[in-house]
Order: sequence, then structure tokens, then C-alpha cells
Amino acid sequence: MNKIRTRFAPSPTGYMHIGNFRTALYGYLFAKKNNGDFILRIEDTDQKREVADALEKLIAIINWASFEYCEGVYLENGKIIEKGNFGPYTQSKRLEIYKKYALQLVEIGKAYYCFCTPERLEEMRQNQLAQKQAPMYDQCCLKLSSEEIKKRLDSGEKYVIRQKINTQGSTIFNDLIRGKVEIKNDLLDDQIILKSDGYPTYNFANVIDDHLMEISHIFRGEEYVSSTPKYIQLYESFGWQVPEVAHLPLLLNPDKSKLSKRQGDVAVEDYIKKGYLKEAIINFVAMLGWNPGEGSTQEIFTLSELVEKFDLAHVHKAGAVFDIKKLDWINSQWIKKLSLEELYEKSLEFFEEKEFYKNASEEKKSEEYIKKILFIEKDRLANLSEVGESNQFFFRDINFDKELLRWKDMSDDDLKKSLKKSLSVLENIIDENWTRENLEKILMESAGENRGELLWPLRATLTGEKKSPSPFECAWVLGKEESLKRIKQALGKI
RNA sequence: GCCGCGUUCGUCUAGUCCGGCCUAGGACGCCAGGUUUUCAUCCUGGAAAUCAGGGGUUCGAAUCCCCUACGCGGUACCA
Repeated sequence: MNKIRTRFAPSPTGYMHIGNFRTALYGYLFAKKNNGDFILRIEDTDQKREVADALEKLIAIINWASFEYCEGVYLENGKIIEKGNFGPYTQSKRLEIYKKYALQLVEIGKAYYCFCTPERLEEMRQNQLAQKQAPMYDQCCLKLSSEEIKKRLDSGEKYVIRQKINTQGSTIFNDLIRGKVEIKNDLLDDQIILKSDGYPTYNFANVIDDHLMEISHIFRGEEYVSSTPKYIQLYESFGWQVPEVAHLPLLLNPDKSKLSKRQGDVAVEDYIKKGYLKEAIINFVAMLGWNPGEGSTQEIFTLSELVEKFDLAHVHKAGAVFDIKKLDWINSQWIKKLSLEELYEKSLEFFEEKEFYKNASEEKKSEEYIKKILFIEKDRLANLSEVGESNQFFFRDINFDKELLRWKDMSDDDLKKSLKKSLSVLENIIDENWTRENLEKILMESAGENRGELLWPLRATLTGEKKSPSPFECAWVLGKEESLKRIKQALGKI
């Protein structure tokens, strides 16, 4: 058996669509699972859609995700380079190759020159539509004599090359996910394989490259199912073996339409910016359309676990709605797994973009202080971008109404007593005993039966918030000096 | 329009190939209770799918067959 080789072949559009990202993931998982090769090829055949830096961004995301590939396009020291024996891996660098094969098809009568203008084509289509016919090329240029073709070619007239489709019978192929698919050939159009600008269409380039690069299994979106017979005819015209193909289900909006920008974020970059961990994004996206089956109830998977368990038999046929709530949960699970050091490294940038952080003192921006906050926040976070958001009182002076301090219906006197008690208890704790555990132990002991009477006013005093982490944690982070200061301030208000 | 693909709790899904163990399991979310000074975490429990609908086949169907509906995709010198 030939070696398993899969490829991820995106177009550089400026961002990584999450659905595309999943296609990359599945191709990667399948290759790794089968000790095969994973290749990154760039399909930049649409010059109109060129975007600056798109290629760099694309490769950066693949690297970020740790989808290791052994051939293709790489980013090294800010430069784009290629590695591998089947290059170039950028389609715009392979124009001569496509032309050669297109001409070869012309020679054997499986393709032909077409001089029709876009205007004529458009008019033709409108007419067909008006007569309720399927828009399809009318093969006008197929009737051209070889003399005339030569004459028009020689005169420099613009042309495209179209595939001459065999419209007899039907094409049957085995989809790795859907099983047998049958499509009648008379529905197939004589598609353009080489555009007038000399670039191939995707429909042609992908066939040539997949063959030349010895791709054994093709992973692509469901939207290509109906084009597959045309590709198969191409392989057959060349006498090439047709690779295995898996058409992946779509990712959907909550209203079940194809996942689109209008209804939320579609770029992987957007989710990174929102503070989702790569482990969570991969984990989540893997489960949209695939599951380990066999009654497994595991929800959290590492990349290598996915490699180990991935199986085409359990890839779904139907599209999956992208449910951000579940992503949040998966992300929170992954955040809990992070060490404090890792959490700090990953979340620092999210602190740095916030006003309350920028305005804080140097001491409060220190690694030590931030790490204390993170220690407390770790179990409360759904994503990194909300870090510190609900704990801003750690960074700035607080202001609040005295009523906030009152526990149930306690009197002002009792409130005062409560805070004074906290004050004296905390004053007596020496600096080296100012630990989270110790604060909890001592305060709980002092609180006795009616904990709320001591703990609620203290917590409200330290935070100025209705909701917050526990007073022990808050006092620990704020430190002795600041804690005492805040209690004294509150006492002044009563 | 035509063609293709799909359809199990609100969502992600198990089960479908090889009919009976499915009075359909898990997870997210939701609701309730517990732990708790508050929030969150955590724990326990609950509601939630007549398996799109209808016909078959069968002793028996979510599972096999047919039809219908609905959804999605394709029908480009876009990928």
C-alpha cells in the first residue's frame, strides 16, 4: 500500500476560517494516525483575491495549532520558504505545470480552447435561466475548426481552456464519510480549467497537484461533493489513480445556515483574541462532526489523544452548529489544567490591553501580584480575555455605599463591631503568616457560628462589590497594608 | 428549476453497518437542591428527543426498504 499523504490546501484570504481549520485538523489527525505525511500547500490561483500578509498569517495559525507538516510552505525568521520533494507548493509558482497538462488534454481531445467573452457567457446564462434551464456552457467553441483556433491563437486573442466533459452515464465514487455517491454526468458543465490570465482554476489545479504530490486521501468541505465527478474525469483522462476522498460536513450558525461572519466570529484569530486556548479550540472543533464512539463519554482531548482515537467511521455526515457555550466550558476545563506559570504567560497580554491595568501602580502590575490574582481566578474563567475584569478592585481604589457592607438586617453598631473585629484579627497576623490558608483559618475561627456577620462586611469592605472571591483570598492578594487601609476607610463611613 | 447530501433532547452527540441489551445513554446549556459570607467552582437531582413525517418488511425497527417534508450544499475565468 502506498504511503498515506494528506494535505491542507487553503487559499490565503487573510484569515483562517474555523471550518477550514477543522478541515486541516481532520487531515492532520488522519495522517498522523496512519503514520502518513501531512502537507501544507497554498492555493493562490485567484489573483483578484490576493491579500497582503495572508500567507504569513495562515502559516502562523498552523504553527500555533501545532499541526506539524513535513512538506510545503513554511515561515522561518519571517520569511516564507518551501521544503519537500514535490514542490513548488504554491500554486502560483506552478503555472507552467498546469499549462503543460491542460495542453496535453487538448491534444487528446479532453479539453478545448474557448474564446467566449465573459459578457457572452453571462448573456447565455441569463437566457438559459429565463427558459428554466440549468446554466451550462453551450460548447460554442467546441465547434471551432483547428484552422480557426490557430488563427485566433496567433492573433493573440484571449482564451481559456475548458474540460470536455463526458456526459454519458453517471459517475459513482466512494466517499469515505458518505459512502457511495452517484451523480449523473449530463449535469456536468464543460468547466474552465485554465483561465485567460494563465492561472488554473481550483478545479484543475487541485487534481494536478494532488496527483503530482502523491496525495492519497483528500479532505475537503462538503461543498465539493457535486464537483467531484469532474475531478474524477480529469484523473481518468490522464490515466491517473483517483485518490480517496472525504467530504467533511459544514459548520453552521445557530439558525443552521453555513457559518458566517454575520452571526458571529468565523476566524480562528477572533477566538484567539477572545482568550480561547488552542487546546480548547482544537478540542471543541474536533468534536463538531466527530466523536470517539463506542459509548465513550470523554469530552476533553489533547491533540495526541485525538490523533490516537481519530477514526473516519465516526465522522458525521450532517453539519454541526457552532455552540459558543460549549466552547466556553471546554475552555474553562483547559484553563483549570494550566499551571500558574502557564496561566500567567498566556493571560498577561489580556491584562495589558485593559485600562484598569494600565492605570495601576507598578507594584500591582508585578508578576507576583498578578499571579496571586490568577491563582484566585483560575477556576472562574471561561476565557482569558475576561481576566481581571470582575476583579478590578484589586487594581484601583474602591468606592461604595455603606449599605453594601450590611449583612442582613444588622445594625450600624453591629456592623462597626464586625469590622473592628476583623481589623483587630488581621492586625495581629504577622506578615509571614499572611497566607491564604492562614487567613481563612483565623478568620473562620473568629467568625464562629454566624459567619456572615463577620465575613460579609469584610468581603464587601475589601472589594466594594456584591460578588467577589472570598474575603480570605481578597485579603491575601491585597496584602496586609491595603486590607487594613480599606477596613479603616469603611469604618469611617459608618 | 435541476442535481447532490443530510434529518436522534435547545446545542454537540452515543446507538444505525451486524434489527431485540434503547421504557434512547453522555456532555453543554437550563432548572432545583447541597457545600458556601456573596459570586464562581464543586457535588446531587430534574426537565428535555413518540429517534423529521408517513407507509411498508418483521414476532420485533432509531436501526432495513419506499415515499413525502424540511434544511443545507452545488449549479462562476471563487475556492
